[in-house]
Amino acid sequence: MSTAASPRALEHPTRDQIGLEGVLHALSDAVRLRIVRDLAREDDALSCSYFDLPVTKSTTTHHFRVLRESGVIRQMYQGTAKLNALRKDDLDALFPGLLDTVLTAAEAQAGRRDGAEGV
Amino acid sequence: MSTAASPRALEHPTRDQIGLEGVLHALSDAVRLRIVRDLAREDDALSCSYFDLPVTKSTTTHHFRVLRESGVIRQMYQGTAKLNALRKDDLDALFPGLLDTVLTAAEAQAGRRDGAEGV
DNA sequence: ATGCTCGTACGATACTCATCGTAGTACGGC
DNA sequence: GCCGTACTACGATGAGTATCGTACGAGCAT
Repeated sequence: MSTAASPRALEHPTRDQIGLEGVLHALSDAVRLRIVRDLAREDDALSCSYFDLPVTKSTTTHHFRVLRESGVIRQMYQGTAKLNALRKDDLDALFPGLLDTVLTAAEAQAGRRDGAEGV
Repeated sequence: MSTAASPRALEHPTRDQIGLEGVLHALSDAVRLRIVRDLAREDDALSCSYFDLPVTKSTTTHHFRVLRESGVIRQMYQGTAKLNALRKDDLDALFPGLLDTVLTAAEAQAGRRDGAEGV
């Protein structure tokens, strides 16, 4: 084995290292907001490849990293796939209602946009 | 001379031009979050000079502009002063509960920090 | 082992942004 | 008219970031 210690450890902030500004910044990007919405809708850990994002794989990796380092999601390897899950418990403990409110707001905005253009 | 019509008009987005990503981005900066907290606490329009921010006036102007252009605050001139007010009605209509939840989260985080370091 | 798929690392690039200093404009008071 | 106060505009700068392409590493299936 070797490969120097645990080859695929992922850095996550502890609960008390999560900052509001960082979370808001992580959520202020359209691509990342969409990832979080999907994650919340499925309410389960999803692999990166589940998402059909309008960016390349490199950029996808980048966005997942921002989400992880800000404390919004938790990532763990499972074979070749990497599973992503919302840290809903931590976020709810730190900022009660924030995640739900943002998600509701995102849905509302998506609805407005559909309604405005569509049909 | 003249000063051409209304000399000091300020551009504001209309309610339906306000986007969630922009609002979250505006709130994801510590200086701006503090401005918004003060504005919410006073529940009144405040002049720029009311705030004692750890940045220069140029930078302050910049932050107020970001807040205005994202739709978080409304600004209007009153003599030489410029008054700033939260667009709470618009934000509540678009994203119900968002502003309150973020403000509560900000207070909670500030409380945690005070409690952690200080006496 | 060979190859396939999933995801990472690295380098490059172009853009945004937070910050500042200086110079300027608008308004109100003297 | 003149000056001070309040804020803005402009230019510069350094840091961050969103994006990509290419090359690599880890695990699974055959």
